[in-house]
Amino acid sequence: MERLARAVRTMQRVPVRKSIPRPTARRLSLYLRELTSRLEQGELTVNSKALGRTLGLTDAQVRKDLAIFGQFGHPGRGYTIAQLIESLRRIMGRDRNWRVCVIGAGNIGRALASYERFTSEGFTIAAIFDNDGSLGTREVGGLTVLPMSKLAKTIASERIRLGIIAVPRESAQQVADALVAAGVEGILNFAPRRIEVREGIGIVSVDFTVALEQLTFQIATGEIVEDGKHALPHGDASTQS
Amino acid sequence: MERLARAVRTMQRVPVRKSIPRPTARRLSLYLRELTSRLEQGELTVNSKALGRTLGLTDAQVRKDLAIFGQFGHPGRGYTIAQLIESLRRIMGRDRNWRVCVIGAGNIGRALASYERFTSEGFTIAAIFDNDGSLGTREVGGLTVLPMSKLAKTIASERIRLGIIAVPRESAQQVADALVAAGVEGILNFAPRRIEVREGIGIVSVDFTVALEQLTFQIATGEIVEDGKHALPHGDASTQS
DNA sequence: CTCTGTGAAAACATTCACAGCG
DNA sequence: CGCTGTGAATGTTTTCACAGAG
Repeated sequence: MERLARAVRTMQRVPVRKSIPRPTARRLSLYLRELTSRLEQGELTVNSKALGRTLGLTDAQVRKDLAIFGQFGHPGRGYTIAQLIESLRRIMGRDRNWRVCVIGAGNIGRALASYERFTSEGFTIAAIFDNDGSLGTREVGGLTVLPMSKLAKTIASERIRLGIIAVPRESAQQVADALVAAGVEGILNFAPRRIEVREGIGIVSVDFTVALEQLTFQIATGEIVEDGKHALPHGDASTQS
Repeated sequence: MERLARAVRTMQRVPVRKSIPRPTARRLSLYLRELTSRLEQGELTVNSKALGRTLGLTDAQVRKDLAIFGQFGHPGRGYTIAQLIESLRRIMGRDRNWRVCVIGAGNIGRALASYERFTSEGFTIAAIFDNDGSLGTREVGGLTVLPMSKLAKTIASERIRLGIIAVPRESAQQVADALVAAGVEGILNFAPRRIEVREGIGIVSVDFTVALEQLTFQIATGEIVEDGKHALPHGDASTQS
């Protein structure tokens, strides 16, 4: 834990042996989001109780999650927000910029390619691809839509590491294969099917229909959600179809 | 179990006392999606092993999940796909059409309002709202963008039961409050913050940045994902910020 | 005092393994 | 046989509760 904590503070490729509990991984993103928001509000410190409350978690949960990576808190005082953000960003691999491409220039692909929060959070959309010349837009958010034939070369030349799949279900797996072959390290999939990737490639899926259906399920069963936990953001790591 | 099974087969408001395990709720959506796809391929039956394999789950897991609602399988034979789909749709509240509205006519809101799969899956986008007159599009997928002032009346007159929030973070909670006040039963939230709703209202959140971050986390930690489970679709019921 | 980090206990979820149905 | 449904065993995650730091 000591070694790990130091590694986290000073390094990049954290050699996490004790695989992080999957639910914790999801929550780390929420902590980071909430902390950033609090820092913007001018808050300097926060304790596990307050952080937990705004996220619908217990204080113990918050402390357990954060303690996995080392000692970030100050007993009697809480956590220094700026410090914790920095640590979390490093842990999540967010301490540097990631170059991303979008495949599919339909409604969803275009919306994602011009999603401003990606940019402000350090994700650069470096290219967008589509094979269908019939799509009105040939330009999206300042990027020219490239044909799929340029995928491999562009991913290499633009040093793209992540791909976002926004193509119809039928071609999604094929696009995923092309992305992996071209060297991306992770895929965010919006097509409504499970994508298979080889060991070592990251995959997260978001299915809008599944999301809506989780809602109708909650309603049909008369709200199963007991505590304050509700549903988490789709498409997370805990997340795949 | 007998009572429940019959209730499921013949009724609507299933009085599920034994709260469904949250992970199971997520997986039910995946079963339904996969089964529908198999039915379209012309398959008539499937067994737990095969279903599990394509979803990255064990056969025991699949059987446990499905057995919660009654006896759907035929020993020695497997499950009749059409039958199972019908049961699952009922359980998920998908056996009838849901009327939905979208708030926010920016890139994301417009993409969601014209997402064809919603329509084909039985979700009708009945209205789209936005307050910003400066947005180019005054019409989206055949719908006129209405001002927020018409929210309450339209939700009532159009019998809208679900709302999709696609507005900036700053106004998301306020929009959620307006939706609940107007009578919606559930909210699918795309704004990057946690939304508070009163007991009894369904909530599912999808945060694209969180989704991408789960990906960078997988990569930064050198793939924590041990089994074949990978990440699930974001925005699911297990899912909230 | 306040509030963290953490073992130990409790709750929850998954896998095993097998009786029993067709 | 083949394959479901399910108790019992195992594994994982959450909660409790408290010693100890500041």
